[in-house]
Parts: sequence; structure tokens; C-alpha cells
Amino acid sequence: VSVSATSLVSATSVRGWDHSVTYMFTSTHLRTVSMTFSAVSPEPEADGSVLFGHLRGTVVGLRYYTGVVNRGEMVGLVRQPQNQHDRNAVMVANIYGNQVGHIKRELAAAMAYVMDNNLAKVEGVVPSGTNNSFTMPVMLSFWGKEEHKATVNEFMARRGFKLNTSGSGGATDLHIVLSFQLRNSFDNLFEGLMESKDGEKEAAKAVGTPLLPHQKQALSWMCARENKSGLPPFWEKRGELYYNSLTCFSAKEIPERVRGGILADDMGLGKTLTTIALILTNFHQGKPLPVEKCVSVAVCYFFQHLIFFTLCLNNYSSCEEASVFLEDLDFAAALGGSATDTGVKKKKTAKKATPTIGEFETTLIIAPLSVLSNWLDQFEQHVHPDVKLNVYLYYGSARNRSKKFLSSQDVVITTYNVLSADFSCKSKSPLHGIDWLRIVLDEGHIIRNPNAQTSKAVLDLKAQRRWILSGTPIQNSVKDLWMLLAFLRLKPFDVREWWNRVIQRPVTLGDRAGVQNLQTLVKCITLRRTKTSEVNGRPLVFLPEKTVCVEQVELSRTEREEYELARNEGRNTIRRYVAEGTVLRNYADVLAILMRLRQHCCHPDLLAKTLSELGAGATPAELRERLIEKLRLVLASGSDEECSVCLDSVQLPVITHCAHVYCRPCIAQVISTEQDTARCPLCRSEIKTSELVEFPQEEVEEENTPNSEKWRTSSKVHCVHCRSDSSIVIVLLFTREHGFTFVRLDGTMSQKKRTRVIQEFQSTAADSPAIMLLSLKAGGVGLNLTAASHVFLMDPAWNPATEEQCIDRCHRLGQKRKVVVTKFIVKDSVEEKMVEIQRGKQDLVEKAFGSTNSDRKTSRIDDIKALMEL
DNA sequence: ACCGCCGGGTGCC
DNA sequence: ACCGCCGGGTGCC
Repeated sequence: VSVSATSLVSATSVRGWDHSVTYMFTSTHLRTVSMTFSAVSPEPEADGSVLFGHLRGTVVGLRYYTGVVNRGEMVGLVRQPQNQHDRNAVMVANIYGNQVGHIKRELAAAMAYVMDNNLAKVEGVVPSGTNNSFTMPVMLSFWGKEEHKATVNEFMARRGFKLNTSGSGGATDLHIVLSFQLRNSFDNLFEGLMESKDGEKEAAKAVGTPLLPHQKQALSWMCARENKSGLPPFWEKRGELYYNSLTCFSAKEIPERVRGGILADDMGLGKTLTTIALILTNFHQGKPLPVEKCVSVAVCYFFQHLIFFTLCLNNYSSCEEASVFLEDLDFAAALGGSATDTGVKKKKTAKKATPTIGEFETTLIIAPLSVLSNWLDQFEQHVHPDVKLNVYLYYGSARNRSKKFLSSQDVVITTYNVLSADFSCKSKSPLHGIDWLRIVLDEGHIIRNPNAQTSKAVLDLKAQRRWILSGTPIQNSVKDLWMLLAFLRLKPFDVREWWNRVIQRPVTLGDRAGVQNLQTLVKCITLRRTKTSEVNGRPLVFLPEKTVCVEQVELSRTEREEYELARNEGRNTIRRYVAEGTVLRNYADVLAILMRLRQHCCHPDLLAKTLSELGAGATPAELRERLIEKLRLVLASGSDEECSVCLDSVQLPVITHCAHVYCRPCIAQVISTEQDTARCPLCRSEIKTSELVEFPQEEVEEENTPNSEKWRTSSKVHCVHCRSDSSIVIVLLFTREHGFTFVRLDGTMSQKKRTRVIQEFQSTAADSPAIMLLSLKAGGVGLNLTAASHVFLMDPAWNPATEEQCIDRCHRLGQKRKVVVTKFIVKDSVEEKMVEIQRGKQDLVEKAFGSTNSDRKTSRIDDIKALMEL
């Protein structure tokens, strides 16, 4: 346990505190949890640990410490190897890190061995709390890797501490604790629901663009989250104390509330505008940001100097200039939103006159490079033209690194990379030396990897208020959330151990209360609307109608014959793999078979190429070529986009010689931990770092135009020809051209080229391309293709969400026309099967929380069987 | 009595 | 700690 350094609370006497709670739960709940343990395969991660057993121990020396604990409270156990009385000492601390006592000597000696050798993690819960001032019992649970279970249990037993492994009987205390939490989480769930988010707030007058109702709601919610001093999730007032119902921790002081949260609205709902409105509307004490009025650049410049002199000389008085001054003041006040908000004068006075120059005045916005210009545009566009807002772009080698300068700005914008680069020389990073009023992380899910340098740099910033903007905050797994909570400083979850213990592990084990707590937690700090959300029966935003129709495609006689041939061949192969139990070992081959069938459905010409490439030939260069080709197929197919190590979507994809795709860092770690004979997690073939093949950086990007004279049509393509009129997006796996001006966007393109292509397509010029060929997985969610009103999905995706995302790129804010989506599905083919699997997948999304690695493997094999009708 | 018993001093690691 | 443990005072029935 790493104990949080910030001991905000020195709790005092709550000894003997009594909760009048009826224990209405039987042992069923606990049994469910324990049974789940045995079903879970051992995982290297801490949150995949298995329970070794429980042990009742004693905490001693309570009277020497101030840390106080309640009945049922979770405690941390921390080794103190430096303790001068006993190098085996194990300290007991509450959630704020305040010491409660020590584990009794003999038990501590046994635990020290186990803990120091990383054989188990030990967690504690105090069933009775502090009843007297000397000792108290503690329920210890030992968690660790399966392979250490026997060692630990034997060792402890030899020392006279027999771990209770039955899950019942002696575990009653723990069970009571669990039930306790379950009940409380129910209560809080209702509280969370009652928290109203539907008030509206008008933006300050300095915001030049009128806000839509849902944006006013968001503004109201954000202001409330910054200003109100309510209790954070899971805290309640009990008498004189504040009590956390999850950890059962209580403290005399009011727990520090997170000032900020996650704005997780769908893209297109105006997160940027709302944030700008927040900056202008909610400065100190809930008042608008004092801004300078500025009629023209020249006046503004003059005006700034005037103020400067006024304040410097203090007794400056010139009738002529004073009158200008007053006029401007009035105007500024009017812009500020109310007569008492004395724009310029107040701000400048505050800044220059008080010793706290530049403290907590500036908002720092961190965004990916690709959206920097968007922020600048939006400030330009939405800030009232007569208002001068000091926005500084902290970017480029010539950036002004003066802390004084930066903290005198209203807004500083920078990128994650710049921040991270500055952080690497931390002492010199001006960004880390400033006390920001507010930090806004745009596309905040970028920091979801806590090991990343960028994440560390972000965590180290100081601020009063913190916001995360993200359309997809937890798309992948519960794990993603931790970093966000840590950034928001949501106590106690900003400490990894507590997060794992209270949320992460229960949720991964499928514990109901855990999932509920997670939901409550998220609900309290998140505002999320989708473009289909409604307020008072009205949709949030107006979007033109969208119709989706499925077009059944009949294959021609020859196409059908070819298809059946390929299918039978493939089916035999896969049937053999299934019988041998080697489906995963031959996964690349299986994928290739499926891919071939799907290509058959789209266009016969796609095949020849792939088939010829699968021919013999084994020089290293050829092997590499083929692996790259397979990697391309895997990435394009969307069938295997998740890395089996991290279970996230693949980042920096590499392909092994056994043709399985992983994130490079993930598989590199597997190889380094397994040392001599590293094996592929999927098929157990031997793998080496030197044999990992990456996608070539810039593939021959320009024009590999195929011979158009050889081009023949296919049934599917023919269907498209019949209905092409205005600008359309054709989403497809395999890109080819015929007869239209078109642009093409796929995953292998550089960022630069993508931008150019999108600009061309979105352009209103007469000669701009009418068609975009878009590969299914290309581009981020930010892609805006509103120039198109027709979407042709040429090839079904495995994941329905992927298709949705594609459609949403053109059915989004700014779309003026009706959107027609046509999905082409070849009758009686693998494509129809895929659609069936898609339907099933949607239910699975909800269950996915609890699903394990092996579940996913099984379901993948099941999918393949279904596709091949086996 | 090289014991038992009583009662005061004392008390984490 | 309304305990246990220690060690001094004490000592038959």
C-alpha cells in the first residue's frame, strides 16, 4: 500500500461510534464472490489476484497514534522495515494515511516475510473499529498469484496462523463488511440519481455565441461542480463527522471535493464552446471573468498602456484620458454581465496590487496537436468580438516560458507533447510551477495509461479545478478510468491501491456492488449526453433524419460458384482446426479464410491478389512482406482489433511470426518477462523481439493505381452504381475506383495526408470530390464528413459500434441534409452471419465488464464456428 | 517457598 | 487493559 502523502485530516475521537445497522444479508453474497475467484485464471496484474484466505489478527498500540477507524473500515497494511524496534513491523493506516497502530509482533513477523517477498498483498478490514484505546481485531485477507497460494498458506500455518480458505464461517466479519457496502451503495445510487443536472445557466455576455439549451445545462452543471461545496460521492454527514460509506472511513473535516469532472458529451454537442463559456462565466466567487473591452486593435493597445500608467502612477489624472477610462469601464462592466463586475479596473487592481500575482487566475488547456487550431478558431469565433481575452498558445520552440507572463494570461493552450517535454526537465517546466485556476484536458482519454510520461506530466500540475473533455472516456475498460480519477484527485481513488481494492477488483470479479459503486462514482462526476439524448421530450440538437436500409445483394451465377468453392474449402480447413483444438494457433489462417470469403462478397478481383500472395516462397523478405500483408488485413478487417495482452484496441501494432497482432509495448513486455522462451499468448509458439514486424511507416503512399482497363464490376459494386448522386461516403474494406472524382482515406495514411483529403472532400468548390472511399477503421472519432449525405457500408463490420461511428461522421452537428445509410449484405453468405453475430454482440457489451481473457477467446472461437456454419 | 497467591505497575512496533 | 505479563511481597491450617 502506498499511503497517500496528503494527510488532510487528523481524525480525533470517534471511538465507540456506533452504527445502527441491521445486517440483513446472508452469506450468499460472499459465497458468490469467493466462487468467482476460483473461476478466474491467474493474471499477472494485481487486480487479477486470487484470494488465498482470511486471517484474524490484532492491531496494537492504538493509543500512540491519532488515526481512528470505524467499524467495518478498510485499512492499509504498510511494511516498516526501518522501524527501530522491529524490522518486521507492519503499520496499520486508514485511508488518509494516518497511522492507526501496528500488527502484533509475531503475526507481523510472518506477514513481513510474505509481503517483502511479494508472495501476497495483504488487505485489512477492522470489523469492530476502535472500541478501546489499546488493541482491536483486524480481518486480513491475503491476495496474490495462484502459484504462491500454497507457499503462503503453508508458511503462515507453520508460524501458527492458519488462513481460512473456506469462504464461509470465519469470514463472517468480512461478509458483514461486504454487505454493509452493498447496502450503502444502494442508498447512494439513489442520491446520485437525485442530483439534478438539468438547471440552465446563461453565459457571461463576453460569450459571443448564444448557447443551445443543453449547453446552458452543461454550463450550469460545470459551474456548480466548480463552486458548490457539496460532498463527494460516497460521503455523508453523520453527526459531527463526515463518513465514507465505501471505505467506512470518517473524518472531522469536510472531505475535499473534486472541483471539476468529466464532460463526456458526444462529439458535436459543443464541448469546446461550453468550456469557453465556463472560462468566461465562472471566475472567482462564481463571477464572470473580468475582461478588457477592445473596439479595435489600436484602441486596445492604447488602452492597455493607459491602464498600466494609471496603476503605476496611482495619482494619474488627466481629464481627457480619464473620461475614456470611465467609458470603457462601463462598457466592460456591461460585457461582464452585471454592474458589479467591474471589468478592467477590478481585474488589474487585483493582479497588480495583491502579492498573489498570477495565482489561480489562468486556465490551462491541454489538447492533442491536431485540435490546437480548433481551439484557437473557437475562441476567435465564440468570444464576443469586443472583448479582449488573453489567450496564449504555448507551443513551438519560441514559446514564452516566463511563469509571470503565462500566469498573467486568461488562457494558456498547449499540447500533451509540449507538456510532457517540459516535464522531462521538471525543475524548468513553467507549466508545473504555476498554480492554475483550472486545467482542461481535451480528449482527456489520452492520459489513460498511467505509465505514460504524458500522464505523469499531467498529474503533476497544480490547479484548483480540473476538467476532462472526452467523447469516449471509458470506451475500453474500467482500467481506463483510474487515471482520470487520479487526475481529478477523487479521493481515495487517486491512490491506486484503494481504487483496485474498492472498485477495480470487485468489478473485474463481476461483483454487483462493485459495478454499482462504479456507476455511482461515474455518474457523480460525469455529464454525458449523446446527440440522441432528449431534454423535456425534445432532442438536444437538431439533426436531419437518418435512415438505414439494408440492401440484399444477390451474387451472380459465377460469383456464387466461386464463393461456394472457397467456402467449402475454408470450412474443411477450419473444421479440422476445431477438431484439433488449434483454432487460435492457426488464427491468422482462419482470418485469411474469412477475409477471402468477405472479399468474394465484395468483388472477385480482390481475391486474385491475396491468393497469389499466399503462395509458397520463404525468403525472409518475402515472409516479411506476407506478414505485413496479413497485418494489413487484420487491421482492416476490424476482426482482431484488440490486443490479447491488454485487451485494448491495438496501439502501435506489430505482428508475430505466428501472425498474431499485439501492441508493441504489450508483447515486448511479455517477451521480457518470460525471458528465455517467450511464447505467443495466443498460440504458444515461440516468439522473439527481433521477429516482430511493424507496419512500414509511410507505405508507397502515392498512386498505386491499378489497371482500370482490367476492371470488371461485381454485383455489389453494381448496386452502388445505381444509386450514386450527391456527395457520398463509401465505407469499405477494399478500395477501388471507377468513374467518379473521389478521395480515399484509410488507416495507412499519414496525419498530414488525411487532413488534406478531408479538406478536399469537405470543400464546397465545384470540382471537389463527390465520393470518399473511407476504410472502416480510418481516422479518429473527430472526423467530420458532413459534406456527405449518403453512406454506403460495403462490408459489415464485426463491431456494430464501428459502423455507428462511421455513420456518425456524417450524421453529426452541421449536417444539413437527410442522411441515407445503405448497408450492402450479400444474401446467403458469411456477411449475413456476421450481421447475426453483431446482434448478439450488442448484449455482450453490457456483460463485458466481467468478462475475462479466456471468455473472449472462447467467444472468438464460437464466432468463427458460427460464421462457417460449423 | 527452587512453589502459588495476591495486588501494584505496567503496556506496540 | 473489566486483559495478560512481570516481578516483588508474602506465606499453613
